[in-house]
Amino acid sequence: MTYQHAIAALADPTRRVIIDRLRSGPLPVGAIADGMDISRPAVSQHLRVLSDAGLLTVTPSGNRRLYAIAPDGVDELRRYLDNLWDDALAAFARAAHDQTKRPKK
Amino acid sequence: MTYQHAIAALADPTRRVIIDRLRSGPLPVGAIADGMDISRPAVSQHLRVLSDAGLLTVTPSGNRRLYAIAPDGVDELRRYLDNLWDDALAAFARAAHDQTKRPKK
DNA sequence: ACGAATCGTAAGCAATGACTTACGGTAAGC
DNA sequence: GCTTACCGTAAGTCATTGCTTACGATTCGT
Repeated sequence: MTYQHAIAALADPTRRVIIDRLRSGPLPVGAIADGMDISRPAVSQHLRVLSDAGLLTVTPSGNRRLYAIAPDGVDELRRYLDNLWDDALAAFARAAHDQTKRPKK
Repeated sequence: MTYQHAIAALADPTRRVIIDRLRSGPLPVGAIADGMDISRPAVSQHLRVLSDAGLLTVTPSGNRRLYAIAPDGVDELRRYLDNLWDDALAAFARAAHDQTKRPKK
């Protein structure tokens, strides 16, 4: 139901880069920001957006905070697109069928 | 490879409404804009974005232009999320495993 | 206990984007 | 042919947002 926030969060290229860096496992903020061409606070703000969207989980570990991809958040988006995919295919097939039945005009 | 444009296009709520209206089949611009609280040119601009993103196909039919959901465009996004989903699950499982092996810290 | 490291938040600014009104262009109907 | 319907594009305005610098809070190391 909150897939709207998730898709809005993933719309930003910088946030997708962050997600890509977390594909292999959890990382602290510093490690994520390291090598990126924006400041660390900017990364923090992106992490906030991704967390609020349910795409990331945060686990404080002493001094640092470990961010990891939340499978559940990704799954919501996946389901939305699967539904859209099904409807699109059905509509496409129906349109193609109507095309052949009522040929012209 | 162009899934970036697709996800950016679907990030807008108004454009998702448009997509929803096309779930049952192709529609002309007027029918899409009818009942929405924005002007018809605004809808046209959204349709442009969605088409450029590969999410819609346009077929001129006499006076009007029929817009329909393009299954291929949706599929690209679907694949991206499926990949992300796989990696997220693998990373999650590995993190859980490390958690039990090297307990505290 | 003190300094350094890690990180989030606030304030301010520039750029992106979504909407409106106005206009032009093509097809359909009488 | 002339009017009407349908649609895209241009120009301008206003809100959103992504970035930076500055600051404060918490934790680790010595």
